[in-house]
Amino acid sequence: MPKPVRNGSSGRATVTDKRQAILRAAIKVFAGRGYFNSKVSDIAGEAGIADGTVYLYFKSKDEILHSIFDRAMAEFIAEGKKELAAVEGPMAKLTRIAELHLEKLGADRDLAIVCQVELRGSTKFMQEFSAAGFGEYLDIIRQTIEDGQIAGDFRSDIKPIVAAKILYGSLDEMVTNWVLSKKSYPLAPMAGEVLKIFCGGVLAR
Amino acid sequence: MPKPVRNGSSGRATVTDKRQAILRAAIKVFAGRGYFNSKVSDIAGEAGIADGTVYLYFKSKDEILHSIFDRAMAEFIAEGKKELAAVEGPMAKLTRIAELHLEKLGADRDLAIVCQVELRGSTKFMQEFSAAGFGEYLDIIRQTIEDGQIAGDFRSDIKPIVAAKILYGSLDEMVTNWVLSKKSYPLAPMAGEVLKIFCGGVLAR
DNA sequence: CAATACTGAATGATCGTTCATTCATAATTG
DNA sequence: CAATTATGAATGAACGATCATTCAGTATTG
Repeated sequence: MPKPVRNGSSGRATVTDKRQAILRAAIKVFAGRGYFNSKVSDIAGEAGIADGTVYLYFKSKDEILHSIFDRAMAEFIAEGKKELAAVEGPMAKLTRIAELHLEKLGADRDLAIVCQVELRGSTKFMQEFSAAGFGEYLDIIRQTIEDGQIAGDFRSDIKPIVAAKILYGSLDEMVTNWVLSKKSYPLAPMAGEVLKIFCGGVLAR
Repeated sequence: MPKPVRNGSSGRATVTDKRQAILRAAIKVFAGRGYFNSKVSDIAGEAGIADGTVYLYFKSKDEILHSIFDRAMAEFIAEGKKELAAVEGPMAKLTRIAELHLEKLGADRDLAIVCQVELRGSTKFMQEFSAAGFGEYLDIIRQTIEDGQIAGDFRSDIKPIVAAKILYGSLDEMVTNWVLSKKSYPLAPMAGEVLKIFCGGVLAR
């Protein structure tokens, strides 16, 4: 199967398919062994291709990890924005954000491992990551909380950015625990638990 | 400076001092370049000793990272337990935990980087970590919340373990943001912000 | 002058990356 | 529509650089 041109019947290019296949293989390998412990030949093996072929689709091992994140984050943000547009009210929006966050990562454990654990393996990566999609995500949460304050739904004596970090940090911790847990349980339902505390607090009335 | 025996006047052994020096150097190097990008010779250089000397005090590079974490976590838990024993009431205890968490990591940026970022660089590490000190820490928080429920201070319709994860996740996110931030600001004061939301929630009354 | 701490050059294993070669398929030709 | 030639994707052995680790020798100490 040479030629990376469009194939006979479908409109999809084979190049894209092969890139995807390599990416999928890399997610699996990185999730299992960690980025630095994974060999390019492991990825090639998992994808069922020769070592050198990897370099026909990616400039370096590093670029593979970047692509995994870029693709996942872009997809998540895009899907999230679309979903959110259909939701009315800050509280409902926040709920949907939490659900989407946990649904998305809960649906792909290997991707979740790469995002939660491997992506954080270096300060360098974290900072690039931070500057890129992550900041945008945190800002969507922050903005929603601010809107909620203006609408009078949320307390006005809290800083939206801090609240946003707390919600994000809480969800993030749920994912990390889920990823590292030996037990297998559905992640998405945790959204309700998180929101209950985030909204109402732990103090008795 | 050979002999790793106790030195003349002080009661402290020189072996321990040199181990400490290597550990301190390693924290700085790991924080700056990341574990996998750091060479053992970088650590030796930072500590002002020869490469081989490192292996007189540590079995491997891996063991150095483990030691950094073990020492930091053991110290933190021990100090925390002692401090907490002097505090009365679940709410006050929780407050002290949050303060200690941020004070400790806020006081040593390099250590914070290693703990927040580098330690998470592999699933393997995370799981060992998880099983060891981390679980104990989370359990202290969980227990405190449970006590608070029994005392009637906290709502009884929330799961203590979930609330514990949320508090931990929130604090953790504050540290991560602080570590990755270009701006330099004091970390400890964030404890109050976190607790305000954790206790009272974001919803307007 | 033992005994012990330290040194740092040498070793060897480990990959990321390259590139000369192969070969299935497409294009061209008569 | 065979026969011939061109194409470029795929291959995987080989290269070269990078370290973690070792150890034979040196310095220090008591």
